[in-house]
Amino acid sequence: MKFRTPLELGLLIRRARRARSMTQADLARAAGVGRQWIVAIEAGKPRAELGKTFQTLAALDLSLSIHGEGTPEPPSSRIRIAVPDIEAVVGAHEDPGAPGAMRRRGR
Amino acid sequence: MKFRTPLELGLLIRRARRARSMTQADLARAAGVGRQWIVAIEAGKPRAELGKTFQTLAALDLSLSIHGEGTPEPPSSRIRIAVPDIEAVVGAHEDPGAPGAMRRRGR
DNA sequence: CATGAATGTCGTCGATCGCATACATTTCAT
DNA sequence: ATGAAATGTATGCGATCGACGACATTCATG
Repeated sequence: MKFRTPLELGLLIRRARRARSMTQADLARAAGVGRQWIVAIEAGKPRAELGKTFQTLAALDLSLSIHGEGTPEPPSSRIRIAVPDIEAVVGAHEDPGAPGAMRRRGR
Repeated sequence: MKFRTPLELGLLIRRARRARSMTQADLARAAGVGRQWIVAIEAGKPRAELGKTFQTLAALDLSLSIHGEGTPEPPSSRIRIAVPDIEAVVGAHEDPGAPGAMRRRGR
């Protein structure tokens, strides 16, 4: 059951709660939050606390897992690529004060 | 990759960020949050905003899924069980004013 | 219709957030 | 070692949270 928004999460929580025949008040007590917070999270409130969310999931005996869409090739270790100094290479040949200065990136 | 706490989530986010060779500042910009917020979430801050968390996961091209540990039998539909009135059934036979009154639940 | 349960909403109030900025520390390439 | 980048930490500020309690609404039941 994949999701990417607070609203979807809220709907899943509500579904799970109902599947267990719990009221919002029940879940709130079990999770150690206010009933109003349950109302909010089920409604998809984006600014709800992360911690309470986990508490709530735990109270429902649920856990999360993470999925990469397209898994980018992870650098197999801690490789640092030595970037050639473009300025030094090109600088000697280019017109001094030429427009379009380049920006550097990386370590 | 299952997890149940903000700290675990933070570690996964950090791992994913590094796998993409992004700095905290990069990720912060991509997710539309402050760099300091990235520092906090990676450190497992429990009171971080849920919405920004999703933004960050999206920036990393990640999504979540939910797992029930032991899936409780969900009521197949919207069944409401008609609870017999215990008091009425038992009341006529039990000692009036007997201790241990029962509590009722459900709609 | 009267009752009770569940849910949603409102207002108050102390606590905390997250951003910006600046500074400190760690890490890495040269 | 040196310098630059990455990362962690501190402060100040306005904005928002979440608990609590009180209502309003809806729905099923008697």
